[in-house]
Amino acid sequence: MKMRDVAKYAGVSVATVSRVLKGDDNVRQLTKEKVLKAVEELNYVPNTLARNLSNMQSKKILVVVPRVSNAVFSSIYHGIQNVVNEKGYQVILIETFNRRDSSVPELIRDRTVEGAILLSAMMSEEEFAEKFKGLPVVLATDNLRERIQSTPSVSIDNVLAAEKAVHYLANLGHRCIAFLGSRSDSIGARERLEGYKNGLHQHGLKVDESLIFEGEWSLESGYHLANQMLFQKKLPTAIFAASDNLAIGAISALSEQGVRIPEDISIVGFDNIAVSEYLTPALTTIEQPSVQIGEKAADMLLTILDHQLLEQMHVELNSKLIIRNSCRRMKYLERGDEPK
Amino acid sequence: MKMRDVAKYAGVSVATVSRVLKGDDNVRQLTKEKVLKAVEELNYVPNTLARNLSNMQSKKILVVVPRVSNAVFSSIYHGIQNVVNEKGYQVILIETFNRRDSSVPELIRDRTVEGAILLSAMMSEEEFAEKFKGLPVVLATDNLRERIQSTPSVSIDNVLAAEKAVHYLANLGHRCIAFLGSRSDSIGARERLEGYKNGLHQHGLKVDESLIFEGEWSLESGYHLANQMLFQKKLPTAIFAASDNLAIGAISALSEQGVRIPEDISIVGFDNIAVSEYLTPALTTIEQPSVQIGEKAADMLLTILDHQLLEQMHVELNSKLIIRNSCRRMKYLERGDEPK
DNA sequence: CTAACAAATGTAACCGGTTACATTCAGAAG
DNA sequence: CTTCTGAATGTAACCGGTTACATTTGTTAG
Repeated sequence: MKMRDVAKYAGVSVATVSRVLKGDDNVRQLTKEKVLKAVEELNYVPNTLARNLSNMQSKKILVVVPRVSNAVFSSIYHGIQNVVNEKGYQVILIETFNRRDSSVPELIRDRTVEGAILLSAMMSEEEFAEKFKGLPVVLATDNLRERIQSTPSVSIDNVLAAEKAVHYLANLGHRCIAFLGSRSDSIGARERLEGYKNGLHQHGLKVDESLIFEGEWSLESGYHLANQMLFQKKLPTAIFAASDNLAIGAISALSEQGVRIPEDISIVGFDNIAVSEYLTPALTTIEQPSVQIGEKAADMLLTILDHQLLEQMHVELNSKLIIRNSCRRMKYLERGDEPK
Repeated sequence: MKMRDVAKYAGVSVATVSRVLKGDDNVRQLTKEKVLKAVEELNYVPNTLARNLSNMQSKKILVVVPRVSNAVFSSIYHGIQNVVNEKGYQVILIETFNRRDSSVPELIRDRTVEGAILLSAMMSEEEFAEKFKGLPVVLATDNLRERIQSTPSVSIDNVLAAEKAVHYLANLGHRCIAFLGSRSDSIGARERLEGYKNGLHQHGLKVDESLIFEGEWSLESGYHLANQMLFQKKLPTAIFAASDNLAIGAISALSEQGVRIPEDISIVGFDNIAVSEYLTPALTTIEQPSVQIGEKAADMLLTILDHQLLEQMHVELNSKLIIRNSCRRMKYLERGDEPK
């Protein structure tokens, strides 16, 4: 059942059918109805493959993600879907698992996709330019080596977010705050560390390198880093973990060693993944507006694909501190420093 | 840069170029080299859109999933990717969020996809037949209303898996075991309940309807169901939760009310999602071979697309009990029944 | 050396839409 | 009743591959 059949049935030419189907105005009302009736009666559905070839567009965009099982990424993905599906685009989702050998290059070379949204791009700017040459790209999140000036991006202000976390802990009276982060060479990792340091400074606290622990973003890593920390003589009274997974892994190790949360150590995470609320104690954490990040990134990509001008090259959305039960207020006497 | 250009450059016809590119044997070695050289030098990449139209195939398959953030689903998805990418297929992933208004019908009607793998199909057999008429489909997992005899499927034996869990608890001496499940009208939900009941019978225990709680699959639901349970006079000494999320939600509610795990109540979950290992206490649970489920389902779909015959219509993979620290052995005196 | 046949290559139709351009048509103006 | 004009419609080329079939080339046997 192709367009010629419809045309014949309706007694018009294929051009007319095509016009009606794409909503061209230059068709008489009567003709339009004839065609629509034919389409209806023949149960005609246009062939997407043919249409795509004619239009030279695939109506597909690429989304590159470290792993979808991660709540932040899956929410961003969800946000992307929300807006691109609306516009008739489909997304091809590729998980990198932090490996480099993905099938991405192929999809780009052969123009299977019209554009891409990267939730992760752990590569140098040169490598990036080489790989995505000519393809409209939007960077979502902060999983990058560098913010690439010439490429649109949307993320949160990680420095500020981390400062909020430290600020909160310091205001509870904590003077000795450890940092659990990722050694990965990403903006997010670096900025959260920077925010941590800033936060300490703002409260007149010194940065103690022996309280900074860096590994991966994983649960497992959180577990190991906390154990590492426990091996040191000096225990902090609070921890700022750069991801909820790190926090949860750390709590696991701490509990195993009989350290109580929050009685002995307070902890705040980052991401607000779903389980965090149902942990015991429920995890205080920083929430990223993940869905909006995805929506905004998709908006921007579609704007580019539509040859419109972007209002803003780099969008920063707001993060939020979610206070739950994993932190406690220090009593004055416990502080152990600056006794007036 | 199109095939004609390559043909001209190499001094052959487009047909020959096409043959070389698709590995047709009927080409002289010398010619083949000429063509390959031209392709190389002109940096030619075939146009996928054109090829797809010619071949009348999109090289895309559809995967329908309730939500990817769920660890089980994302692993299955991962398994699918593993095998289909290998064969040059891309997957279009649709999350239903248990809503009905997805864009699936469109993708199917216009043949954007060649086949589908459903991780969820909460619809009647008629509805299913209507919706996927003519499209090769494989069902992965047990998120269905009914096993559809005429449609290939791969899953685990939920009844058996649930029996294992109950068996384990009963062997630890538990006589009063509650069930937390989903009210959803899915095979998985029903079979896990059935397995629970079977397990009780096998150990000479009676099914007590007041110990069966059903809600959704979510963390939140686990939390509510556990609270509901706490309101009753009769407390079980153990709980079998039909998903880790339910278990974690329940633990949250229990802890909030001062019930200790596993001292006061033992609990075993289902799914073995990543955090389960890092909970305190670490959650004993049933593991599904999610990645393999995905791989097998993809295998089967590709077999169908390749017009081969399936070896088996319905594949069942093995589940495994992962013992951690959320259960304890009852002392003889505590059992309170059948005192000899 | 040529017939006979297989292997290699070329030609052109085809996949099913879109659209530039040509043609026809209807209504208004003269 | 023409003529003119813009709207409506049709014709056919085109998107860039694939492939049936035709043609040419090469090989072997007689």
